[in-house]
Amino acid sequence: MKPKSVKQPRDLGDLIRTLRHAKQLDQATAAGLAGVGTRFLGELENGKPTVQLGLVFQVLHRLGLEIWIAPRAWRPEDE
Amino acid sequence: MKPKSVKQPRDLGDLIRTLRHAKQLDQATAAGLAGVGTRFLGELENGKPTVQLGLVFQVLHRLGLEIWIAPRAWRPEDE
DNA sequence: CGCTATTCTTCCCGATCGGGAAGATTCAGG
DNA sequence: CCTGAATCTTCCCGATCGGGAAGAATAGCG
Repeated sequence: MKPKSVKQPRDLGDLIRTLRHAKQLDQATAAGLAGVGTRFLGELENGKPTVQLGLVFQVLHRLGLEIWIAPRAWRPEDE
Repeated sequence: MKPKSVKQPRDLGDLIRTLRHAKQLDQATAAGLAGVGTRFLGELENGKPTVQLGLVFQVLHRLGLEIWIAPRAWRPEDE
């Protein structure tokens, strides 16, 4: 998987769901692995904007993902 | 500014505060620009894990930053 | 078309968010 | 010391979060 820019909660949710499917996990299993409730994971995947930041970090981390912050114009090819 | 990996809310807060200082803005002004309350911005900068994701996206966007998600092993030089 | 797996919705409920404003605290100068 | 700027804390309070579980609604597949 290559780095992907996420501009809103919805983009992040799509990305997480896609990766979860790639790993062939259902929400209940993935939520268990990530240490969050199934309802939370579903809401996150659906782009709910009010989910808590800390839990989002937790989910991403356990899915093997990392967050990078870059100037808006930046692209992976730039460096 | 070069891309930076953030592994937890605290890292994100530090990054935002550093950038705000670089722009010579105080919290009240920056919060106004970002469209959030001053208390929220302070909490975000201090790494509060329960802040809402949507507001975080909003702040980053208005500060000219963008979020990228990448596999944990990935480095900017990789691509 | 029918069945099962997966996801979404709803409930209960304690706990907390976030805006806004005022008061407290910190810290660098003069 | 005293002052002023910047940040943090506290308060009020309506609104909502998130866990867990059960039932409803979909989706996918033969």
